[in-house]
Amino acid sequence: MKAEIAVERLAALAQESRLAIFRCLVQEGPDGLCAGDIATRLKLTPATLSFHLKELSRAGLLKSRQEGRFIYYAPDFKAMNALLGYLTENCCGGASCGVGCTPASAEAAR
Amino acid sequence: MKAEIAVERLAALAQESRLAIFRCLVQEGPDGLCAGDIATRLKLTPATLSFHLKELSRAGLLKSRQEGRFIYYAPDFKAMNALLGYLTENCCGGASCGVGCTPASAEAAR
DNA sequence: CTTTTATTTCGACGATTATAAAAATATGAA
DNA sequence: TTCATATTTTTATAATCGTCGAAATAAAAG
Repeated sequence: MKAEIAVERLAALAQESRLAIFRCLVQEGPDGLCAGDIATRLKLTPATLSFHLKELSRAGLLKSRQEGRFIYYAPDFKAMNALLGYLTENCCGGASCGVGCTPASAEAAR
Repeated sequence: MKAEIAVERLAALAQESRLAIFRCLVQEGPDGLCAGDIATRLKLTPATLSFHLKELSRAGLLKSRQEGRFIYYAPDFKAMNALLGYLTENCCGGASCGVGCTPASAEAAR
């Protein structure tokens, strides 16, 4: 992955509302949620939500599909995984990183 | 890790110059580099570099130590690892994530 | 066709960010 | 002390960002 793309994806996630949206969608799984439900859960106005969904999509972190009047959004796990791989390399890829090459355990992350 | 902190760290890394600084420091290892050397390598003016170093430090991603007139900066691998753990949970923690819970291999990340 | 519902786009606003020249601070050398 | 070097802080400016009301678009229902 190019640094540019990593920056783009990091920037997409580096915002409270957007990280909340992404986490919400990850919890929900591959089927995703329609925009309205996300807006209700996170208490975002439609305009604001749409702005953030576009931002996450532009970064390649979301997939979307239309079903009638509803548009369902779901995480692009592959893209997120590629980002994690990039970060792992850039955190632990150096020969002198003493922490090891696997991300912290779930405990450490909480 | 709280979402707030994750956002702060993601934001710190979500900028071309700062990601380059961090990657440069990771490559260099725990001993770090002094500000001047970073500025030379990445061709940043002292003021701009200082701004970014402060930003990365504020997010807890850098450690620094003074040696004479020089200030050496090095990555805080533990902090970065905690961030990776947080993201891993939020990418693969959902029951329905089909990609598995380890970040992509080094190949996929390139 | 008209109405209702879901979502996006537009327009405006204040807030934050990235940059860098210039001044200030701090440390070591002469 | 005086000078030179390393880094930060200050100040200013242009650009980007997050938010939301209002209008526009799209799709289904009556």
